Amino acid sequence: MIENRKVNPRGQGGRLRRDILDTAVDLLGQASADDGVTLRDIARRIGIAAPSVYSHFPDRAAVIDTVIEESYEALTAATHAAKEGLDCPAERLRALATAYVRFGRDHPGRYRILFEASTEDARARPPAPGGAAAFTGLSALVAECITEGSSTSTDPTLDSTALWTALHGIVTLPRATPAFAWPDTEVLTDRVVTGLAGLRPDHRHPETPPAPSR
Amino acid sequence: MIENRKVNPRGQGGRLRRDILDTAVDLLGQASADDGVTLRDIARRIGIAAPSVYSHFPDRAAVIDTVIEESYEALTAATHAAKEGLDCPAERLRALATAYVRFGRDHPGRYRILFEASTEDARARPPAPGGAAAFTGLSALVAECITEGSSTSTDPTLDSTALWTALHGIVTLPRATPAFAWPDTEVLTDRVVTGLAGLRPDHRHPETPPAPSR
DNA sequence: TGTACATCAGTGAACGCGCGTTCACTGATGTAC
DNA sequence: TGTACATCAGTGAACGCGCGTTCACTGATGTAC
Repeated sequence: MIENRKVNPRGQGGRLRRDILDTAVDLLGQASADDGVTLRDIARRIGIAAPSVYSHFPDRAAVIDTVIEESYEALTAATHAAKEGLDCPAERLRALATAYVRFGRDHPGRYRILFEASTEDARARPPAPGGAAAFTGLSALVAECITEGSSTSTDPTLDSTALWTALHGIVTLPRATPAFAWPDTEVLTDRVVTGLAGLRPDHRHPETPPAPSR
Repeated sequence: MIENRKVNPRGQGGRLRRDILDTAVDLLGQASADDGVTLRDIARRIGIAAPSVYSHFPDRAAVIDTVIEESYEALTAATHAAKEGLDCPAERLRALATAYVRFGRDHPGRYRILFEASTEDARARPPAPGGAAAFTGLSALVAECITEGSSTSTDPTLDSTALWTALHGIVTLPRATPAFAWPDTEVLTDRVVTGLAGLRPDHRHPETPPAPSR
């Protein structure tokens, strides 16, 4: 709760809209599901009266829907940016996988609302494009790796699906079982990329020194 | 809602206890989080008055806690049973992985409450032993495979962690993104076991004919 | 320069609703005498 | 064999609470004249 909040100056009412969305994302990161975040929770956290939300959104659902849209865009931007400036497809694949996992870890609220929605919620709204998009990026890169010779995969569709699924696990399982002795996230991600995209060990990232064999 | 429900005969009051637990599991499979399942939901579904629950459980949390305990036992039983009667460690590993995924798919309510609890929930209750147990089984089998020569893994701890994480993804991601064109679950599971446990292709299950190379 | 007014950013009180839980109870059935 | 009573399985009404949402409003600030 922010006690020293001032009313925004004229013309800057949109700032509250941003605060509402950011706070919703924040709270979604701590809740178990989107219906665990109430409109009154959001208002309390910002320090405004609950009805003030209605100046910026028609109802609670609109806040959540906007968070979903923004989250999808943010994920797409993060994964696209990760590939920039890398030429080798295997490197690009690793960078994409790492960025995907990092996004999920750094933005648990955004990731959860994209990929951990309940069955009911998923049925109520159009099929999230996030899934297809995340997969398409991976799939294309695995195919590139095969062409280039850095992957021995014979079924890029199956393998990139397996990889996506595993990355999802890396994002979500440690949050659910924090007591477990989790290895370093990058190491785990790398293991999964190598094992599922069929990457040859000799095509590792040049800056990564080869791990001692024992 | 069951309209033709009769009051249980004397001495059989425990039947309602069972009904409450089973209904809670059912509803948990459809909800996004355990707080999405209310005590009144459970009572309505069974066809009893809400206060009747208090004859069998001290409060709502006790119902959920009992479901968690039972779910952990059910998962342990399912995975242990899957390994019975198989001698080859690689076969046992595949059977365990398949059973784990099947349990998650067939019992979404039970799986969710074990491995998709929110941060808050996870903090409020003792660390679930389910995680460690699921991992220990996998880890021991990967180690056996290495000893026997059917796995080329050099880091069984990392590899079985990666495998567990991927299996978790196989259980959870398709439920969240049902619109995606998911491959057959067993094929996906097999791909992940092979890729992450470092199994040699020549140690495949004898009853599985070798896949055509293209 | 002063002033009336429009506009903006947000509030306080109230609503109907479903929730978990408490309380005193009811009706059927077994049991002691 | 009859009957008073204890026990069991479950109910209906009510509580305080937090929720999403509606409504009429307030106080500050810019603007037209």
